[in-house]
Amino acid sequence: MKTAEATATSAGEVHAVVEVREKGSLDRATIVRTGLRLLDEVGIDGLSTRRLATELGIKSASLYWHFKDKDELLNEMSTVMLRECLHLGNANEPGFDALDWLADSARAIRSTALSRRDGAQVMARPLLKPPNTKTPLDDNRKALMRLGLTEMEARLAMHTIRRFAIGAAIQEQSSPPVPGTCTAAEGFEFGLKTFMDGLKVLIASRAHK
Amino acid sequence: MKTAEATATSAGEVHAVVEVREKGSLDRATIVRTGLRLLDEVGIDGLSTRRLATELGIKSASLYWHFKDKDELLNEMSTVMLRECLHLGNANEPGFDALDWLADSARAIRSTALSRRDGAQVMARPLLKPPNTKTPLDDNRKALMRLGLTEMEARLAMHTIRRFAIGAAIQEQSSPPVPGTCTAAEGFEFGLKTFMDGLKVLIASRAHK
DNA sequence: ACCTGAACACCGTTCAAGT
DNA sequence: ACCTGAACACCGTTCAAGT
Repeated sequence: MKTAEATATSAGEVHAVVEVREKGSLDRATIVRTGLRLLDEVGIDGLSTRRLATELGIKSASLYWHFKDKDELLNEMSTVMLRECLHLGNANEPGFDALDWLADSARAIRSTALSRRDGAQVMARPLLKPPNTKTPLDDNRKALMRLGLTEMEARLAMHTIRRFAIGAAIQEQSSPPVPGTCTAAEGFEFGLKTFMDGLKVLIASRAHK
Repeated sequence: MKTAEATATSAGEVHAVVEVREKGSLDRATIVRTGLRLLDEVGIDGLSTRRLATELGIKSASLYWHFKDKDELLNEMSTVMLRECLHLGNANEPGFDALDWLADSARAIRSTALSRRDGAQVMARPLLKPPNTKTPLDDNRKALMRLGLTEMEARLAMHTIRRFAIGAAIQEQSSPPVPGTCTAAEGFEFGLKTFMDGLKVLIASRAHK
């Protein structure tokens, strides 16, 4: 006796649980969310507009009413993933340490990227223009500036950290673990610590000026 | 009077200068070289097996005699690009400075990646198993160890530098220049210097142990 | 050993047309 | 406003068959 894993409707097709929805109820957020779920199942190469449309219960042509093209969709997925890993603590909290926050945000970016199949490749894409994530990032940048960094240095430090974390995750997801070396996580921590040490050198040089 | 840019044969098709070659003369190296040239013309999305085959004057099916699949071809292109930027100076030379060499190799990786269209995306791919580049890299790692680093730390430093350079180049090639910030090259130098400063901190801590 | 012909099972995107 | 049908111009890959 076969126990079907499928849903209520008895017949036919096994995989691809199709979403049921009424006419006007499909928006960009739903498409992006479904895209991210599908990414985990099929990977970046399997994530076609046709497959995604099937998953959403529509035809692929319909996607082009919501998005200009596939690139725009992927960029929005990238933006959502970055937003996912910014719930980290705000500069206004009591025991806030800007350097700890910076290192932790690097770890969060890496693990968010690693949390889904080909996640790093998605996060390496450009972000959409207006991330409303502006506010917490602004606060944290100011916290870095209070340590003695210029505005541009603070901006660059955050930028570099993000770049390093995504670069590391890309390599981890695309290459087999390098033989004769430690684990990927340890390698990441080495790079992160070294960068943070360099940043402390810069801060120290600002302090006694 | 039209001045045709085409080659000797008078007629027909304008673009795609097809290579002329006798039967057994096509090898992996030629295919990879042509692939890299074509990459500059059409970008990673335009680089199809069919287009490449046309460029080589063969049918796309023939590529599968030389390579298992497109992935293997792209990985070999990645390996060749990395090899391109390792003619930098060897640890056996007179005025050799291991830290300078490390920073310079980061710059070389970045500029090699930026030197061709979508080059960073290609370099982010896994390398093929046996790069004969082993020898110069080994010497340079030993030079780092002479400064006080353990073998693993030296390996990790080289690894991190490569990761950072490729990560930076990927972002530069896929995102528009960030507004309100300095140039990409300046941003890269900031990250590089900070990392190198951190490395010097580590070396100093080893020195008085 | 090296290459082709022809097919298989797909793609992203457009656009007139439907509701 | 939102979606479909149908087409256009492509893909990567396989495999029997040619030389």
